[in-house]
Amino acid sequence: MRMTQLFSRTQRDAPADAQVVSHQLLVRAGYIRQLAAGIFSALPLGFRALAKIEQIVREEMDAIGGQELKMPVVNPAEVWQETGRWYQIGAEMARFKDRKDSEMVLAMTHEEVVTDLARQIVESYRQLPLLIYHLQTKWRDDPRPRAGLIRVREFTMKDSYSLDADEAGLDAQYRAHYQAYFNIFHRCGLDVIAVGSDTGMMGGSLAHEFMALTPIGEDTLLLCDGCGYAANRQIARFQKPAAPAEAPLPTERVATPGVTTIEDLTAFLDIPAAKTAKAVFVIAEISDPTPHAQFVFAVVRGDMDVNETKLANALHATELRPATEAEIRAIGAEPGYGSPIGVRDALIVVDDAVAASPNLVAGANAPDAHLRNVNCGRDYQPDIVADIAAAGEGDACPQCGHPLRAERGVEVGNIFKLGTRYTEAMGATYLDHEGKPHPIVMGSYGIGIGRALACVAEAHNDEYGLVWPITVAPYQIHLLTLGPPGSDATAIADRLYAEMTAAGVEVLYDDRNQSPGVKFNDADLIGLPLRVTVAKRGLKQGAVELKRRDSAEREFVPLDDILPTLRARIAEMEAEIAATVVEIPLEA
RNA sequence: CGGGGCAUAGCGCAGUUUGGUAGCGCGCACGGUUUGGGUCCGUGAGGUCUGCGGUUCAAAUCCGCAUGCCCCGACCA
Repeated sequence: MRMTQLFSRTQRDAPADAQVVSHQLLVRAGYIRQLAAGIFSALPLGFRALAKIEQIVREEMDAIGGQELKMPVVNPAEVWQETGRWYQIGAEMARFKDRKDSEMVLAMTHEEVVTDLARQIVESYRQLPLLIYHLQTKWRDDPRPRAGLIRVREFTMKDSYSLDADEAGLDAQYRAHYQAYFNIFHRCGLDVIAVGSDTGMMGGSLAHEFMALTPIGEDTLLLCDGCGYAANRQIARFQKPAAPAEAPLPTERVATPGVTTIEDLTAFLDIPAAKTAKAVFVIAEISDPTPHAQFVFAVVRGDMDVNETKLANALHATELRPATEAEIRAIGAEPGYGSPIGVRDALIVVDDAVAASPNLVAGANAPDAHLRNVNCGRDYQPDIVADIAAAGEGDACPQCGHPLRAERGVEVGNIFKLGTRYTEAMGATYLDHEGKPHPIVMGSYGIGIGRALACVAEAHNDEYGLVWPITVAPYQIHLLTLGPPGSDATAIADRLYAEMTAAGVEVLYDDRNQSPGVKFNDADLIGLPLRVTVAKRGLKQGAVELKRRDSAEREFVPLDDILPTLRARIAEMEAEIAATVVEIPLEA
């Protein structure tokens, strides 16, 4: 492609809106343009880079038996009603009516459609296992798009769905994806880790997220350098410091005027936070058996915090929100002085560490008073005892006790064991060899293509611009002529461009009548892996300059050798990436 | 949804406090110059100042309402 014809332009300044490096560089270098919040166009350069990632995804999916197809973006409401997600999902899913007044949705994922296809096509265990996938536009009306392509509302996702006769089959396909995902991201030059994750709205029994580690990431991950334990903070477990064994003492009321926080309380009574109980009041939306709002009184030890995801999971709640002061008083509690003793119409959820800690200080459900020696089970009966405490940096690894390390990450992919959640709801069954029907066992696996591109850009850049891995770069070669139109240099560059193109090398040719500085700067900004400069300086010796974008070294290559040399360099760079594609075993 | 910020040429910004004919840099067009790191000189095009309403002789500027975008939080496969 000649730059004089490329539908693009570079910019010296990034738009003021762009905060993160990947966003700034992708816009400045002419890869993307924003149309609205979380809605972007990919310009030809960006489109080519996305296509490179998509091709890698296809190859790895095909390698584990995937069959590509395409499912529609617009779905009738019925299938979403069949699985219940029509009712569970809120404003994030776009809904509209067609001209006949039928309810339609823009699919934000495709379990429903897959399941509908499966119940039409799959009849026998002989047809299983199956793996189907597609690359499709998704619309999710995220309340807060941000960071360029990192978090958008419209995006392309690869989603695959495994169909199996049993758990063992699902497990095999899950493991195959686990490795395929590492292959995909490594081939894109992205260093990722897999962490255990919440299953969220997808339901299901096991899930991993593939996280690109970066300080701009929105998820907090807890990692163990001792044993390799890795989990999203949402579900991360940890070893809770044990409470000293003590015989339960009689409860005793103590005046604590103006003491409403754990910090105040520990100072006022001169006790460690681990000897206190912290009350958190939330209203949970619970849909089972019938949708209702439930007041929840959650208790963790004062040295810990509530993890809302864990709490919601313990409750099987679809939504949590903080309770208002009026709601807190309505159950007989007092904000700042809450105690599980004597409250009414509240579901009491107690962290397991609280249940195991004797003689805690809790509120007295009255202003300016606390109770000493509160004991779970003796003084109040919990409705649920579960792990609802949040793990944080420095907490002990649940597996080996080593202190956990916190990192930020961007979720570029995820894999879920769905089981029969959708196939049962929609009646997608197969017949076993005895002719008995069983629901198909399903898995679902996603990769955000644009987000992956942004993460690659975020990880591969320097002060001058992008530095693409050769596997993702929109072109392999940036060819520059430093001569004006009609010069020898340009005539030779024209010839090289034709030869490279004919040889199947992907080349972007800067044939513009611009000064050398402009061309070099744009080449650095656009970030193609190899740069070939045709100019008088080299031509005097019959050579052109060759430079890797990721290195300061330059070499002069005789004109006759440039094509084979380029091929060798491309192979070299591809080999460098290939060396990062390694086996990562799935533990457990 | 809560809190904060911004909106003037393609991009970055000044002008708003104190109302008086809309500016700068980059980019763009044309002419010349230059060709190994954003050359230099000249000429020029480009604006419903986010929108609607109000105050005023007069509004980018003051007031009100709306919209859009960004950031923090809530939210989120």
